[in-house]
Amino acid sequence: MRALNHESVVSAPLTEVFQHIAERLAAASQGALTAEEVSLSQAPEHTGADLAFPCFPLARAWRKNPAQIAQEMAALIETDDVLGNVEAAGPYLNLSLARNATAGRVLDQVSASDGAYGGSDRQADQVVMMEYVSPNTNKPLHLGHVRNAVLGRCVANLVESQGARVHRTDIINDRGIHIAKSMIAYQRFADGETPESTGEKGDHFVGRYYVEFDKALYAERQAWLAEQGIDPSSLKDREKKKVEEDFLAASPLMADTRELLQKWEADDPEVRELWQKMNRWVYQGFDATYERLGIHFDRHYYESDIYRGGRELILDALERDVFDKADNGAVVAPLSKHGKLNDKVVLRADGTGLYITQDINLADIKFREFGLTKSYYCVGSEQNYYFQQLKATLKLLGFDWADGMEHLSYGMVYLPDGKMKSREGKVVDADDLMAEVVGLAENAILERSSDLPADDLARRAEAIGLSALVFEMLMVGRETDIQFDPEKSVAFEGKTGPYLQYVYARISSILRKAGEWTAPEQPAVDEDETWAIARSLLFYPTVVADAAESLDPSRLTSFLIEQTQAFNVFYRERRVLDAPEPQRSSRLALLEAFRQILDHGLRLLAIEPLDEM
RNA sequence: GCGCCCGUAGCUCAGCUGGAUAGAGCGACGGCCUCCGGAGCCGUAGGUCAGGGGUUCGAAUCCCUUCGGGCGCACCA
Repeated sequence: MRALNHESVVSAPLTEVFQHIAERLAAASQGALTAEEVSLSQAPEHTGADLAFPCFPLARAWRKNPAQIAQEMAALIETDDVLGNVEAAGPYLNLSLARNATAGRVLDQVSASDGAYGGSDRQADQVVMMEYVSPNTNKPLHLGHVRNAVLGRCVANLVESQGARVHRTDIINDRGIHIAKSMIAYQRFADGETPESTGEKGDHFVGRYYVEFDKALYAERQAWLAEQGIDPSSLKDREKKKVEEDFLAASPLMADTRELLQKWEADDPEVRELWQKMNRWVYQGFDATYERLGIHFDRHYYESDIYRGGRELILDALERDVFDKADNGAVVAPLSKHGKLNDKVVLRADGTGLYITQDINLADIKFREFGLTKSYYCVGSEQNYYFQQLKATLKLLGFDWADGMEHLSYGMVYLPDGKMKSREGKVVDADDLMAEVVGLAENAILERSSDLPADDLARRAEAIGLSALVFEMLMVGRETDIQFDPEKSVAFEGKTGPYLQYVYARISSILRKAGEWTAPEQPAVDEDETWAIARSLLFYPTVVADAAESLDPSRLTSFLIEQTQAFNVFYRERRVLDAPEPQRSSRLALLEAFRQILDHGLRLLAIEPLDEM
């Protein structure tokens, strides 16, 4: 957990608890510190304390060594029903909260919050857009898209939990040379077949033609290289790039593809019809994948609708001399003149649009349409540089709102033999993967209970399998690359989604069996294992706020794992249903509240809590 | 060549903006159900935090440098 200070702490009762302690410490510091300056860290496990105040920063003002300061401060601070104990330990002041009183305050707050405990209104003044997934319409979704979708959704949920108004959108890249490739391949090789005739899912059907195109291009490249007498293995990287450019310029297949794209831009009816037909197939496939993953959008944008507006914006800027014209006629944003980024071509020499052409327009449309204060782009880290260029280009155009754009960058997904490459068919397909993990979950359930009705089995397998997949994507830091081994697939044991679901189910089971009970006036939570649960409740909202502000769900996933681990220790050491009063009702009340934050946290991650599994 | 990122246990990763004895999951080995759900729990083994220098009371964390890897660098998306 992050250091606590007056800014990072969120939600009662932690805000009051912190304020109280900060004032005590400030007073004891004898003017060296104000309450606002107090920063507390988590006390290490072995100390048995909850929070720690390092005395090093006071050494200068006090002209004493930190250990001595700790001693003297400890003597100055009186304990009460918030701060239960203060102890000097070397240069640290270890602070223990008053357990029963604190637990009472937390439980009151959780029940008063009516299911909303964990949220806050810190970002209530924000109107944000989360643009995520944003696939190309020429191939099915793969594991990389799954990471994108799961991350974008979770960050949107997190920000929303802090009171922001959130618009979830998808920009569909339905225009460009990649689409033309699938279309060319379809024209040449399809012989009239359709997803209906082959029984394939639409996106997989179209994706197959994209791969076909690449095969044909590969054959052409081999022939050309042989003809030119070039041995590609003898080339250095830079030379390779040049040779590839030369080849693409010479390739008849590419010439046809470019011609098709120009016809498309010229609204050729035949080309447009094929384009619409193929896109429809793809969308049907995408919808099925999104549905199963539980991804929803408030709004779709289509690149084909907005790239023309982008061209107008660019030509206008060219007239105002904001942009330059290259020798061959391409329009260039002169970023190097204004900063350290390289210049960026924003319109091709032949006048056709690039990806950035529509991105410029879309950004403008989004900010105007929704009055955004923030616009998040959930896009892989390989586009970090592009994104800087986009932002700088918009600033050049005079769009001050570009400051509100933020690249929600995330690490790449690697397979054991390297990066996924969809052109080579070297991908983990999203639909296959979901089917795989759900199947594994089904086996795991059957091992435990074989007499489940078929529809219950299917529902649980879906929830458990997807939770494992989703959690795996969110457990690692956002910027960390993921090494994905399809052989090992995803796990159900250890730090996993099902581990969290299992704790939820265990608690639910206890609460089901508890019958009628009433919450105690003052809970009894003196034992370490029981207090650990109360403490989870106390810190939870601050962790959620931190995850939302850092746009990193792994802050939340690792907290939930730590706290459920603590629950499992409690579960082994302490009994609930046959405990004497007041322990029984105290523990029941804690478990009920703990289940509530677990439910809250799982929903932020978009994992379904299960009463039974 | 230039820019950005990374290198922590056999493997996969945490380590939260410099703090106490560097942690977890998996794998290995050994234990724990007459007891609220064993998808669980406990224990053992395993680390020169890539190497070197520096700043600091204090460095896995900051700076420099070497080595190793990834990504990117105007008409792909």
